[in-house]
Amino acid sequence: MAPGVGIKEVAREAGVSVGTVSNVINRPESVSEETRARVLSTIERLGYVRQESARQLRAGHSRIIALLVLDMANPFFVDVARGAERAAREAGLGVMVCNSAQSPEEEADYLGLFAEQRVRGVLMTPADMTGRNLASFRRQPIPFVLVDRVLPSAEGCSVSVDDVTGGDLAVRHLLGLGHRTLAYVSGPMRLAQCRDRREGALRALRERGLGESALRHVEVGRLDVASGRDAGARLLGMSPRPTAVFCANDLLALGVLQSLYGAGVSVPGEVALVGYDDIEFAAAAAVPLTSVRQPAFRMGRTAAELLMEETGERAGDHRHQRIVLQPELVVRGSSLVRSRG
Amino acid sequence: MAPGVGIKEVAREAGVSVGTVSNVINRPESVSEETRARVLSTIERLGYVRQESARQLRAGHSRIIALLVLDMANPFFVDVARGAERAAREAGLGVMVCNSAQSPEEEADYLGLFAEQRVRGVLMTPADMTGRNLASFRRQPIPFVLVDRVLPSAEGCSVSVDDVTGGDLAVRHLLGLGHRTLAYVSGPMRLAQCRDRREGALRALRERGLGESALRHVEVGRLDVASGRDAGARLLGMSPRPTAVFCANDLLALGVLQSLYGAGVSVPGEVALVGYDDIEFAAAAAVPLTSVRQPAFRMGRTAAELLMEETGERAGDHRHQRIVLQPELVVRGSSLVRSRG
DNA sequence: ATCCGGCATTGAAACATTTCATTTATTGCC
DNA sequence: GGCAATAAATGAAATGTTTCAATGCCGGAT
Repeated sequence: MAPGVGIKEVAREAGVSVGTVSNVINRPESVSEETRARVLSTIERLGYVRQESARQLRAGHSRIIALLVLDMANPFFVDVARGAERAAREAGLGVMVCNSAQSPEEEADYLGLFAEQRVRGVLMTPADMTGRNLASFRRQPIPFVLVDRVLPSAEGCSVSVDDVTGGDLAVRHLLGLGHRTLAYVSGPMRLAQCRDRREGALRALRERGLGESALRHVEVGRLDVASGRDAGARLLGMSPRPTAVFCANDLLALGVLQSLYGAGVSVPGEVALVGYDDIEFAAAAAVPLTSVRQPAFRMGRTAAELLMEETGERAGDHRHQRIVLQPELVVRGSSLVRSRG
Repeated sequence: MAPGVGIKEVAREAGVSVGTVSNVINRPESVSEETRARVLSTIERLGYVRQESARQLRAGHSRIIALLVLDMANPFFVDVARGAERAAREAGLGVMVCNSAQSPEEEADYLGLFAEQRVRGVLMTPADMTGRNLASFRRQPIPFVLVDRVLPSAEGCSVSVDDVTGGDLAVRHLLGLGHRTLAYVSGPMRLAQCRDRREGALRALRERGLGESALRHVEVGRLDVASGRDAGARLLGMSPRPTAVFCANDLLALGVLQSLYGAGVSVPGEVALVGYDDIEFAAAAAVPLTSVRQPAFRMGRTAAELLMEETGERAGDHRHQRIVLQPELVVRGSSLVRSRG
């Protein structure tokens, strides 16, 4: 390692003061053209690279925003990340994407890391239902925005999607197709998402004069494909077998689809299927999946913008906001029209 | 922002010197039990959080390793990231995952960022075929490991998978099933991956006394599902239509599958299909996809370990290594047995 | 000749930590 | 009681940058 080619060496070599070198880098317009050229060429020649840690030490905070997601393997969060990244880069900030993998402990670790790093802000989808991690993080003077969750106490920004409406859309669609025996494949009901989507589903049923009994409940432990396969097996064993299935996310739906297909049950012929999230693979399935599209990219982007608004120059006039985006039903092959009942 | 609750305030409040506080944090064993307890409780009470930038300034490098991948939307890289993360966390390091999205410019930007951050090391799958970005980055005293690529000049570590063998495995399997009219759906041939997998495919053909003509070549611009659909459309138009298709990755294969399925062509009945990578969604497709499994998680993990070896205490006796992992064929429904030809 | 204003440049302070050579206290030993 | 050895604690230096009040310089106005 060429140990120290710092601003000082550059200054000495170019025959100017360190202050001038700093100015060349940070406010080039305040330096005479000639000096600027000389300094720049020296920087180039010496291969000087600014040391961010020193700058940061002085500034008090870094130029990075952290994004802590629940599951990097879920394309939904990848889209969120891309949205956040886009917004951040436009503002000259970096994004550090981390994965709590739904573990409150990992989440706590990462939040600690972020605090030590004095990141500019944090975007997160909390894994810790008790809110303890979040509460303890709030002692830090680091702004944060909740993604895909609303803050109970309304004491911070959040961007989420209206899950009740999403559930309503899905089930309304299935009812419109004539189905009367439905099932809801859910993840853990302690997740607000799963509860809200069911709530929406029930709302749609009520509107048609149907009760809770028309919606069989299948609950699995995780929101992934393997759990979807389990759910599929359970659906196959039901009698009467539901003719329409609404899944709390696309991964579950893909698992269900696979199970049904493997058992020779035709989709959408015998069972209509609707997922949630509209991840890329939903459209890519052999039977393209009808799904409730979440504006994931936009959510990430909006969250980052909200954060930067809070961080930015005129942070004084920032009011915490609760932004709720609307989902949208995307109808594809897995729920084709059938005679109305 | 509580402006400065630093080590100094803690020291004053606990009635010790700053050095002692630092010792409590970094070498607790060198401090008397009583003092340690007092300092720790003061830290707790004041909510002191170490400022990483200052520590880093002194240390000269950060405690983060950077991972720069080609495509965050590809589950393959997500697995690589998880592997790297695992290894890094075991060593108490953080991982910053960044996405060059195959853009040499973005790649250059990120490498610049990493240099300024003095990250502990960089794991990357280069997007820049000219090698210019890499060459200029090598001026930095930051160790790096190439992932899924080998370094032409052998002047650094790399972890890759034997793609020739992978292609061989796939086509050998198809030939064994009796197929004689094959197609290779490839991404851009400037990618070593695509070239090598084809090379392996040809090797398998040669061994059976078949020539290049038995392998129709379908090349598309990107390695994603949409391109796979295009490829599928082109396959459908061929005559004679290939009875077996080997795709350069699973995303392409899923696209092809969807195209074929949409056209009413049965898989594996009329066309046998083999993908590459064995991403989770390959197994989750309605017709589970036969695929060449890449040890993605292990690759990420190994790369991180290699990096830490180079960074670590006894970095002196570190020799650059070129590790080549072996792929493995996973046979599933998309290529079922059929009569031997 | 003197003063003024504006511009370019300077140099030292400040940021929060770690490290290490010293200092101070404690214990055991003769 | 004095001395050496050990343990614990100290405090100042060093890290690389940014910022800002102060300085120097030059041309033009008085």
